[in-house]
Amino acid sequence: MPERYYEERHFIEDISLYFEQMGLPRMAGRILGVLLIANPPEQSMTDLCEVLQASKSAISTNTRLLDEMGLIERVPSPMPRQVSFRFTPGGWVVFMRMRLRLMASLHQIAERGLELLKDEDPAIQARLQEAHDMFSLIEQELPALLEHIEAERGIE
Amino acid sequence: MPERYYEERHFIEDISLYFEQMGLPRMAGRILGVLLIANPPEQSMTDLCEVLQASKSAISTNTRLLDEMGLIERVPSPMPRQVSFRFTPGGWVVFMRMRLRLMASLHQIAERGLELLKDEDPAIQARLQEAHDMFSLIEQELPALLEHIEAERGIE
DNA sequence: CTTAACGTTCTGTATTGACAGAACGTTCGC
DNA sequence: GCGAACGTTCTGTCAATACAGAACGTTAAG
Repeated sequence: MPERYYEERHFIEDISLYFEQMGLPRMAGRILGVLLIANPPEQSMTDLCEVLQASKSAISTNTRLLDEMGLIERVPSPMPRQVSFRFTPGGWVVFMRMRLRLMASLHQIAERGLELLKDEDPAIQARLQEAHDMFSLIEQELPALLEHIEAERGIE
Repeated sequence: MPERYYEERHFIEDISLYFEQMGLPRMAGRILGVLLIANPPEQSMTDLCEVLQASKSAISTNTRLLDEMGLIERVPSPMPRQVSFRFTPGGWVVFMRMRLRLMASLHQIAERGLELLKDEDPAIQARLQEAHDMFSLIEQELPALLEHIEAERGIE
């Protein structure tokens, strides 16, 4: 009874939906899903094509994306002329950093907005001041937060 | 010299691109952009239609979205039979909470993945364990972080 | 050197999503 | 009560995106 198969597919699809929510291509999520539960952790492009029933181009494009995001990395393959991928140890912290940076980028936008309202009443500026202060705070405390997380990771 | 006009448009477009990066509709970003710099802060649907040169349906749909996200709120309008919107004071914290929750929802997915790997070697489980631990930590520390932020906001 | 397999990139296509316009129900003025 | 304006929702259309397939360059085996 290969129920396990369906559970794996379900897991993979969950990650793909998660990626969609984040505004990222679903296929990238699927690849990551496979690389999160695969045994062994290293999987070649051909493997991924087969498991996901997807084209080489889709796999190539999205592995590159995941690689640039730091979530997966290329590792030497036992097979010649083949590239293998695996989930990057510590990759979640990199991902988290990237997403938080993206979120905090509103900081700059708020600053430019405040410039627009510089002659207005402070009560009018409050909305943007709030944004500016909050996202500045995040950017400021980001390193400490991530160090904290990485420390936790190091212990285990 | 209406240079200000172009700067405002640019600001609005920046927010829309920010929204796109977050996987949200650009029009919602534009509406938010207007409500962040408008004077007075309250703007009716008709106003928004005119400023953004957009249809009623687009405005209606996306104001509802922003309302559900807690970023804007409906306020009584001086005009009868008209609804006005304004940026919700403290709305950024609500937004932040929502985005972090979304990000941390990977926590549940990781748990289900770990269930799949329960008979495997711990080294194999490490990838998902890392995800689980990290996003659990975020969920756990989220309230404290947001309280911190809201406290900062209260002072000013 | 030839050939086959691998990976990337380009191009075409299908699907998704965003928006405009139309139709509908609702509320207020007259 | 009648008509007009407002807001929501539905439907159609257009554009953007994701993916498959093809063409290309590259590398290694024979």
